[in-house]
Amino acid sequence: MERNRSDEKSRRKPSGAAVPRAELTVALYRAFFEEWAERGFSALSLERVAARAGAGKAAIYRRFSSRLEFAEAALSALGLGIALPEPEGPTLEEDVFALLLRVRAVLRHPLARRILPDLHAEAARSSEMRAITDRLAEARREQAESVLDRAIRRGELPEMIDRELALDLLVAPLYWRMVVRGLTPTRAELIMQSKVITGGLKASGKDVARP
Amino acid sequence: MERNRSDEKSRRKPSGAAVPRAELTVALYRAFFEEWAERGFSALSLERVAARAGAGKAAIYRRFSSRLEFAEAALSALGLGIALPEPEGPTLEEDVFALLLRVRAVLRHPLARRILPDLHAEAARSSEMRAITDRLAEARREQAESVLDRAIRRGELPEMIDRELALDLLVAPLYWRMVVRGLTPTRAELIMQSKVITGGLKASGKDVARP
DNA sequence: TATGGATGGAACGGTAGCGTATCGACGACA
DNA sequence: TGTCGTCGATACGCTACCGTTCCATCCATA
Repeated sequence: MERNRSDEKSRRKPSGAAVPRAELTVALYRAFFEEWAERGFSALSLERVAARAGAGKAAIYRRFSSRLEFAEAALSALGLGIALPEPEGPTLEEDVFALLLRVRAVLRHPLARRILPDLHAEAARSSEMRAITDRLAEARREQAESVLDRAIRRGELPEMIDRELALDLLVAPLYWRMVVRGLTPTRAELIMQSKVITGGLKASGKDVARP
Repeated sequence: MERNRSDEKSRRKPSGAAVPRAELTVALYRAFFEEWAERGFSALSLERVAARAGAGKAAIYRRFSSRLEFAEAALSALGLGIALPEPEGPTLEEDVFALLLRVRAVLRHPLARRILPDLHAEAARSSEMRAITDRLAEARREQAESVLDRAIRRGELPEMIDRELALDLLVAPLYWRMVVRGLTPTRAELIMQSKVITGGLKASGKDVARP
């Protein structure tokens, strides 16, 4: 309602030194993630973030009205880079392997490894953060879905497969090993994992009756 | 070195009102977990914990020298209850199902669901916390190992199975769904999951050559 | 029954972060 | 070329928590 004051005064578009410096915004994102990884979201201090980015607090409060908004902006700025175009594979197992490779690449970042569990913890506490993570999960989920779709089209998987379960199965073991247990699997281990996951997916088809 | 002052003065064993009240200790543990779930470990305030337990801060500082020691004591006091005697099952799939049921029971507690990811996040940051979680993981791990051992003894699984991967596969999907995604699977869904996991485990045996 | 001795609660100074307000700097627009 | 309007850093009052100190309480022991 307060939006357009052009009735009273003719405002002119911000220009010159009055336009936010994009480079500083990026530096703030970076500092935010580093602080997040070091201290955790709930103990995150905006004052420290500003200091680390070489800026004052005002630079933050001008851009974002709350810590959550800050987090959301930083995450979605990061999210753009993650949505890679998807490669294609000849078999399900190789598609799974390719997917695992990409996930491993993300989880290799020390920051990601520390931030993700903290992010989930925060999501369990606040519904706002839950909404943010849900949007992120959606994007990643689509990548996994396409792997399933192609396998079904090829006839490697039945159509009536339990998609929820299948999607869980695709990423959960790797997430568990890297984020929860803190280990980085080798390429050979990823191949083994692809084999096992593929086996599990195919086994889920035979669910109707058993002698 | 400072231990025995009996040389100088004849000390007498603490008694009467000078012995710590066990009930208060328990109340402190409880309050600690509740605060942990609400605020997160890194933002946890001992002052709030004390207040919630209806005690003063001194009650905490007398018992524990640091926040980590407090956490460790609380966790291990809780850990005793978790190490249930293991049931036996006729087939691998049913053993897996029984295991999943027990895991679900734990992850159903709203506190556990909030605390676990926070615990892992903290473990990624501090080596001391990592040591604590490693000990907890060990206990839980043994339960899963026995499931594998029995399956191998029965001939349902090959001896040369990749144990690391198998152990990951047993709990990761359920952890993912409940803790990360925040959903509670039904009994039927757990059965499906057991089937898929069993299929994956059996598929991991055929790793040598393929036509 | 008198008392030893640690207990538990309250008070204290010190630190850190919050969110706001103030003020000089600065550069594209008119 | 002057001006407008936001930028960004500093300063401020406020709140919350830390870790310690102090003191009255209280019950099994001797």
